[in-house]
Amino acid sequence: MPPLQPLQGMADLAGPEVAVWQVLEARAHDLLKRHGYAEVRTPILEPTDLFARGLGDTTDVVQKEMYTFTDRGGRSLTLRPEGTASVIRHVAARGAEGLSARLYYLGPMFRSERPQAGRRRQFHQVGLERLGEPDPLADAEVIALQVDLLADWGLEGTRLLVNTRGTPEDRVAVSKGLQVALRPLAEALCEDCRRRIDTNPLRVLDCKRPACQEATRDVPSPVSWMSPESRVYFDTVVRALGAMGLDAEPTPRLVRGLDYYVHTVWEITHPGLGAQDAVAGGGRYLLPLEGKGIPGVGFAVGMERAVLALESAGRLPEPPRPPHVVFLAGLGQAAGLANLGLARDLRRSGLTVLAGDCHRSLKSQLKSADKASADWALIRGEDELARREVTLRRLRDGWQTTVPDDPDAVRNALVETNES
RNA sequence: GUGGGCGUAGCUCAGUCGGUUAGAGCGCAAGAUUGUGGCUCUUGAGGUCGCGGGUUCGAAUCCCGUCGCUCACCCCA
Repeated sequence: MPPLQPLQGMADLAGPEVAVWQVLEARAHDLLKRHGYAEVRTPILEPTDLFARGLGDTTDVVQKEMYTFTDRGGRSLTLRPEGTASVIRHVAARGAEGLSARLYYLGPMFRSERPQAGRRRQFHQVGLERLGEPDPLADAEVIALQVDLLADWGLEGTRLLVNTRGTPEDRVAVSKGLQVALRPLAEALCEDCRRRIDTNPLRVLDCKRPACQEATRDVPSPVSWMSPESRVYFDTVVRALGAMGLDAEPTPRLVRGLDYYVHTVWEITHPGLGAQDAVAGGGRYLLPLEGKGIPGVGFAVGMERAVLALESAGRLPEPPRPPHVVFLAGLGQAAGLANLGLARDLRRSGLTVLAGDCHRSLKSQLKSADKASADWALIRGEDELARREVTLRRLRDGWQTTVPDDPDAVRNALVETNES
């Protein structure tokens, strides 16, 4: 049987849903540009190395979630699982000038995971990267921008969770410290957590089992193993957010899966999303490329999740309706032909012009006009053809008149009937 | 990758102690109105009951397999 549906975890986006996405995307373009960010469109396909080195060899994304294949030249290519690495590659290639760039992007990402609510294999993100400026105030500004973007979309009831991962050195210290603190508790922990003590001790603190939460209650916060500088950095971010009126919740358990993050990481959650409740996330990073660490801070917003959250809150945007929609109804081939020309003229003057099937009855064509919520119908049958005119019907109330078959005359008549 | 739930008309779903021709609402089409929409009424089209196999006189219904969807784990947007 031929595959009539997209691949698992991928979907056609069509109908009214597309209109919603277009609204959100348009608002994102507008808002981000007003904040001084410029769009960058990087390839969807990249050398596998870009991600493997950028995100970290041991991350779940790289180890088991990438769509990777070998091309005809024997090179290993990967469908991008996230946007940051490509943007960094882009700016790194243009030297010092690029290193203070503010760029945003928007588009599909691919991860080969099992789909569930709010998780697709092809999903879409709008994200941005602010390079340079290793300053906590930059982190706060980017976080605030992300909050503002979601608010601009109409999303309410979000929570802002923030945490710090410290520096790479801090992370080693935290891991060691946590392992020492957790080992004595191993007996009380679940099987998964006992394994996590070695593989990912931070994760133990985030276990959902009540028994594990209880057992780790007195384990010190990870930040207690970090350097004073890192703690100050994080405090400054939190204070700056507070000064901007944002209620940031320090969340020591918040872990991000990509290796490149340093210092600030955050997530914005929404209760309408189910298990995958993060609608957006981000962090400061030091992305290794060409032997250098490139500093930046960035975020990504999940389009699908944003739409889900808006939907659950009943806050989906209303796509704007074209202000003036004209429907051309024709009876027979000759009328249909004449309508083709009139339609072009009217469209050139900025009107939205739809047309019916001239081989179908007037009744069914008017039905279509109604369904398309057109404002006017222009009717052309044998009578109108003979008299070189068209019948203009105002669909709102059924009032109608005839006008000469001339684009200017029609346009003027439309304006007049609209005002009367 | 692992586990649970679900696959019946274009859509949302009834129908399963196995038993005539598988139903409804919405949508779609035609008509009631010689060339006039929305409301109403009438009529109609549309189904390999996901697919394959098995049990049975007989399967949408029971069994096995498979594909797909969905939710959750892991992890992330």
